[in-house]
Amino acid sequence: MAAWLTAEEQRAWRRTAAVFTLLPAALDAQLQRDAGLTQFSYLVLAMLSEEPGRTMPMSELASMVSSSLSRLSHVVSRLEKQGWVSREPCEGNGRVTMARLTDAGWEKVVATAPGHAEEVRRLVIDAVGPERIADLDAITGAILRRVDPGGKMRANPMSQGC
Amino acid sequence: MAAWLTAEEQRAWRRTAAVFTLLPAALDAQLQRDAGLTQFSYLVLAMLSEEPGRTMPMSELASMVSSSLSRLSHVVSRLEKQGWVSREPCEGNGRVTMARLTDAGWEKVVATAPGHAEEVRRLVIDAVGPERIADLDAITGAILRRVDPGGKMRANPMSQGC
DNA sequence: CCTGCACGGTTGAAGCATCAAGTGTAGGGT
DNA sequence: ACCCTACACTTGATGCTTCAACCGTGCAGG
Repeated sequence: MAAWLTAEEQRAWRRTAAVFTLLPAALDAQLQRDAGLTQFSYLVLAMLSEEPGRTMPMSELASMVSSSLSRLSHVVSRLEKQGWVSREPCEGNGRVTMARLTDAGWEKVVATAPGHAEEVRRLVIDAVGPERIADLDAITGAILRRVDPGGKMRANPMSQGC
Repeated sequence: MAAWLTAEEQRAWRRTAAVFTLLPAALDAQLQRDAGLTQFSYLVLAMLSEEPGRTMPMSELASMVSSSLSRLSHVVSRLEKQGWVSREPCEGNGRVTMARLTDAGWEKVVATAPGHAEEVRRLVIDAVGPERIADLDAITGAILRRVDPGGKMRANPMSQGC
């Protein structure tokens, strides 16, 4: 029988839970309004934009954005229809397909990033304040280690070739 | 032109974003597995269970779980179909409808709560550690004030009658 | 070889969230 | 009395997510 939550713990958890519903909604709203993108689809574009060559295997991309391959596949299909991403087979490895950020996709990211970053700063970074950023980092790191014991901070398994 | 994110800020935000995708997924998975409930539908049941009389106007319930009335209405329809909640008109105020937790719903909450609380403790409370709970509370409070300036901690507008 | 099996990826159906539009009630003005 | 707006919902369509099933490729063992 697990120990129950104390009053202080309960209060902290209630607030935390509220943040977990309201903050994603707020960020999604900003992206939807200004760019017609989901937080998730933006993240996909952003990840590709940071990769040298702006291209990555689907499965690697999936793990970078912490999603199932299925979800990513659907989203990439939509992004492809909008002309921001293209799929191409990987030579020398018939079963991986690469997602590539098109020029139009790059433009989209460039146009969208500043507004989104500003919103993140306003709602999170500045709200927390410079003296507590380290606390935020420590807390989220601690939670991450429980939620994702494998570690999202893994060394990358050197994507050979492609 | 908003100031860009520093390296430390960026690192903290990346981790935070990861937590915001993985933690809800983990909590949802536990509830789905053990009770066949969404985090959101569980929250609805839990809120009703804490109310004296186990009943509340839809709109008040909606604001307690930070959702639109539309979303709540759909969810309550499903919960009603499962026999855990019932809708009834409010006498003396023809336009509010009350959501009531049925006995079966109460049983459901009683059966589900301990497992869920245990998971919250495991993934969040214990991960953060007792000496940092206050930090968690402060940080989430600060973010909440930006995201929801109206304040989720409002004094309740005295639900007259019903 | 070639059989089996795991991996990478796609697809379709079902469930849940969101949005826009609709219903009916309450209350205020004239 | 009458309208007109605001409120408290509900409903239906649309879109995204999840789940299960599927296809083709590579690879290891017999």
